[in-house]
Amino acid sequence: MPLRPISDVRREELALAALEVFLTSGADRMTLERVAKTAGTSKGTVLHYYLSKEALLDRVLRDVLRVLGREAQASIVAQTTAREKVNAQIALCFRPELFTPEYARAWLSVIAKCAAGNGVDRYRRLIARRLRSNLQAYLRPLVGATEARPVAESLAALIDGLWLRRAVDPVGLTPDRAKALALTHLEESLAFL
Amino acid sequence: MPLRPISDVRREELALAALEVFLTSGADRMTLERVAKTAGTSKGTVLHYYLSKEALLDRVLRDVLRVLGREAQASIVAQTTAREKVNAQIALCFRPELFTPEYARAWLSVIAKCAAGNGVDRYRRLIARRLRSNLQAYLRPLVGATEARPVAESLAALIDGLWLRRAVDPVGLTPDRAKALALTHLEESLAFL
DNA sequence: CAAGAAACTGACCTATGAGTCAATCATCCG
DNA sequence: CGGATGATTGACTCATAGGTCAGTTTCTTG
Repeated sequence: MPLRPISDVRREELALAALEVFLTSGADRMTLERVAKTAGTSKGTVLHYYLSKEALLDRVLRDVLRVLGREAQASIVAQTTAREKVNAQIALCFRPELFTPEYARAWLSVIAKCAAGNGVDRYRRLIARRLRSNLQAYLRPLVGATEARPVAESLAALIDGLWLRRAVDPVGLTPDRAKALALTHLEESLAFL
Repeated sequence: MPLRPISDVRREELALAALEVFLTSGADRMTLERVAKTAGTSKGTVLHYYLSKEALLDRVLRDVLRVLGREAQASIVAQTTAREKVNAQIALCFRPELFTPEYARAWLSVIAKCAAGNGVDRYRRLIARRLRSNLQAYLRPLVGATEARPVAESLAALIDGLWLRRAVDPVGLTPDRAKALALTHLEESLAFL
């Protein structure tokens, strides 16, 4: 088998370093200098492998989304009933290793960036839409076609709001509590119809 | 009566210009240069009246919060029943002239700023806490002392999430629809107990 | 009116951060 | 071996943005 080209190795190492910086500093403060330092190299090298900071951020976000997508697929497809699928999706959003202040802050920094208009929109849309449309799909058998959309919309907004709070107040909201709030909301929505 | 000192007049004019820039550009892009230009003066003058950009932003946020606080007081105190008070609080959050993409983006930029650690924390806490604790107070007679907190927490998070969505997707969510979603959530929470 | 205080300005300084580039250094292949 | 290709670097430019400052104008007041 052919040895992996150095360029690929480097690109991956740099992406990893960038991810680390991104998670601790957010999208704005993820400077090329810091990424270089974290990777133990120079800014020039970073720009040698990624044409611009945007390209690097792109790669980082793509990686994160890919991983999340895979995990979602794995843990949701395993469920049989629609209700279990919704539950699994919610549980996924609040897994303790994901629902951390660092992740939340990083996520918020991306949202803010794209709300401000600086590129990167696709990712937010991707996350938000996928979350909502997944929920909507799982909810349809439970609440009917007409009610699925508003219920999913509300639940997705609640989840976003809880993430936002997590970003700003690292101690006031545990993963368990956040998950409980989301599940209660779901419960109530289902009971109400 | 004494004429108003020029310094006060200027400070207010500059605060007004700063508010305009803040609402259209967000906290980060509210540069001293732009504020000066908007006010029709020079950067030096801005810094003559406000010791730093942070001081200026401080003033802007303080003004906004004061106005919002006054409006809240006025429109909520007028209500008699607890349920009406909650409704009024929700209506206030989604008033069409407030729940605009511009406001939402500006608000998001502040949240992101303080999540990132750059000063200004007090304001987020102020907004978030006041909203939640107001809701909690109005809800206590409706759902009891033990349930008031989680219900308020959930509703506040939902409202935050809807604002967030408003910031990112200017067309997908009208004020009416957002308000309806929040009211439905409240309805369901009350019905469920 | 004159002098001091306040308003006001623009030139300057500094820091940060993205991106460029020519010059090295390593490696691989003919 | 020896050139070509690619990796790597650090010094450079450019732009932004906050903040400083000395000097000028304008106002106020004795």
